[in-house]
Amino acid sequence: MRKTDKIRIPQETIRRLALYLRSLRKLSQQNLTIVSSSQITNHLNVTSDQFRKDLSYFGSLGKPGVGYRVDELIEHLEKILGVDSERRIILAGVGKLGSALLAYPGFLNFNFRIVAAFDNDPVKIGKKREGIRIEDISRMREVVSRFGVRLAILAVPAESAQSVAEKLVECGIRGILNFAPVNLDLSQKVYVLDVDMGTELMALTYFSRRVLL
Amino acid sequence: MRKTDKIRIPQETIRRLALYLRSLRKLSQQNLTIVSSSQITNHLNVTSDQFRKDLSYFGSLGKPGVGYRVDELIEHLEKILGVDSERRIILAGVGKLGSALLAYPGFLNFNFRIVAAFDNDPVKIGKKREGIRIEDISRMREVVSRFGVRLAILAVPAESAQSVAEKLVECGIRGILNFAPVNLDLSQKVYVLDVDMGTELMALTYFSRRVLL
DNA sequence: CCTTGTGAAAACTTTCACAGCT
DNA sequence: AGCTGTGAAAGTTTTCACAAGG
Repeated sequence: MRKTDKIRIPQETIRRLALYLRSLRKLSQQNLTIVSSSQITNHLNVTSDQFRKDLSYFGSLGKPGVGYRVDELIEHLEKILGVDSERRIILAGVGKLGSALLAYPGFLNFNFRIVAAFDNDPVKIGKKREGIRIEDISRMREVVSRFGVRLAILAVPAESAQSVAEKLVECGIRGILNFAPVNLDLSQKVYVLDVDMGTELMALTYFSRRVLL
Repeated sequence: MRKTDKIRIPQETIRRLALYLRSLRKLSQQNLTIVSSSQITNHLNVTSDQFRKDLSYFGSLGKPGVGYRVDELIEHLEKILGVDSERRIILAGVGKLGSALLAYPGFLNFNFRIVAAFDNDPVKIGKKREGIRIEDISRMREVVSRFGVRLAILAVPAESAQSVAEKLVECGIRGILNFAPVNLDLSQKVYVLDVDMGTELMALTYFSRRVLL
């Protein structure tokens, strides 16, 4: 099955590709060059069948009877996900959560680099955090086009989330990782991924009680 | 359909219940007492059909031709999710992310209270952050049983995540909200929910490029 | 006439099982 | 003999459409 076919790829498949990538990096560090689907999914909550099915949407990447070349597969997955070269992102909202995200090492590991941070607090503007200058929102458009930024992390308070998100879209942002506990109402051209810790905790409460039964 | 029936409730239904709760709180603030399914899902990416189907797993909570009583439905949902009374949680790892989570206002809104924080850095132990004392891990068991804690937030570095998670389970924790980018290998009795910002960003990269096509 | 609750159909995702390559 | 790739089957979730209640 080729990329060019019009077959819909399950959304969950994409999320799992990122997990496979993490797993492959680990195997690579262990100096393994060829691995099987079960080695890759060994410490993931995914079956090797699922893994092979997921990959099959993108073509034949392994060798029957042998397995997968680690470096080759990493390259392939990075390309599919679009993280094969540096992705520049901006951060909106440099409060406690925003500051923590600025310092989060997990982003750099996957080729993401925060190139600028924005806030509306005059006290913060002009200062640096983690080596990144905090700018006024008025400079957003310029930064986005200069660095070719397509993704943003939104970490402002709930009240201002919608308006800041609109500003992001105006400036050309195409994907938003939203930490504010509100449902953003934006153009269909922008992809929004919500990370809502309150919602997660509620789901966790429910499931953790069920497991016992 | 009654709770007692052995019908499997979709996991996504549970996540959406939390969203409905958020929406209902807002409607309640607007002094609405009776609302329809479409009012509730109006600003959510969920259809009113989906909403009614989701609720149908838990019985008949609305009145045909009329709608739902806001306060009654809020109470119902809180009970289903298990957030109708205060839920005490602990935090493991008071680094930048952990500190930000300590200050996160979204938890209190939904009856979650962080009762203690743990870290292995001797410099931090004994100090207070956001009014919460940072304790040594050795005191975890005592705190968990004294406060009747069942849930934990794990915000330690990837290297120590597995061992700290095991400690949490030992102390009686039944649900873990895991911010470390590793797959935790734990007893089936513990429910783990992963919040992996790196994975999310990669998925976002993929989807935000696709939307354009 | 409006809105809920829900079977039934449709859509989607995962698991199975095995043909085929090394 | 071992492992991949993939149709087909099974399982799950969402959407549809409408009967029944206010």
